[in-house]
Amino acid sequence: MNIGEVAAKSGLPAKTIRYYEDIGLIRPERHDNGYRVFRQTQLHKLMFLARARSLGFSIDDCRILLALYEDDSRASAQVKALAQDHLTQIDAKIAGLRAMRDTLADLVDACHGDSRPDCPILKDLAAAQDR
Amino acid sequence: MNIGEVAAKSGLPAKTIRYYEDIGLIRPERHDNGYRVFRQTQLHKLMFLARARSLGFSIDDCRILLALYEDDSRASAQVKALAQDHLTQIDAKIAGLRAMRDTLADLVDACHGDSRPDCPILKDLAAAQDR
DNA sequence: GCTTGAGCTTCCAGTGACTGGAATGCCTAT
DNA sequence: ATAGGCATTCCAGTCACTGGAAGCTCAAGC
Repeated sequence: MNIGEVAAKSGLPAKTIRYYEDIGLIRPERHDNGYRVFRQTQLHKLMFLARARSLGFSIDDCRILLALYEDDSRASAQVKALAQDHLTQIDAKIAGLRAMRDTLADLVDACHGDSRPDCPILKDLAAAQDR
Repeated sequence: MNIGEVAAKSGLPAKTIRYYEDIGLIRPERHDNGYRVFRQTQLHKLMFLARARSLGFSIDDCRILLALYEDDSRASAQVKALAQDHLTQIDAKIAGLRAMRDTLADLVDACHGDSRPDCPILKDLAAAQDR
């Protein structure tokens, strides 16, 4: 398979796949003409990566996950610990965003949003020194 | 005030304040010795920026918000539209993260996390082609 | 055989919003 | 005079791509 085909099958842009090779996540072979050749295992890895990335794992985490995946003697505890850690970080991020969201929603609600200049949103931003 | 003082008062790192000058968000004057001088209005702007950034507004949004803030003839509708837009994006981000979170939490729950290699998390990642 | 167009290659630069670090200069106190 | 703590500039790095330019390869149609 050429890069276009695995791009279509994995859902990853060709650019991203080249980038993944650049940083050593995958190692496709090459045709005589210089084109990358992807076999089934490489495609499989790309799909693994796409899924892991879609779950928000960093590239470094993906590297570790791939290594664990290929290590038959891994302990599932290692994987779980990594995932648990990631989950904790996602929860923290969600909590931060929700706090943001709630404040912002209050401000948006309070703003009448007409042609007059008076605006609680700007007032809040400007009153930052009172916090 | 020198940069250190406004950094302490605004909560922004001095590096960030220099960066904000670089990209034209603020324009502090200079002492003869080359040091930046910050007057009250500049400090005020920095606090405005710090607050807006903490609510997740992008630098470009901040630029617009500052301009609106300084424009006495603004319509609050402009501000509200910007904030509403931002709110929508935050909501989308939260929704995405929650979907991630839920999937990940299920996987973490399903993984026994002991010394055996069998692992539902890796299994899920590897089964990406079935989606 | 020639052309056309799609697909592939590499390499360089840009994204957002900082952040770290080096090299250097200024100010104040001892 | 020296030490330190502050300030300055400039360059490079972060993260995970993404866009674009310049050029090579391949398959199809004439």
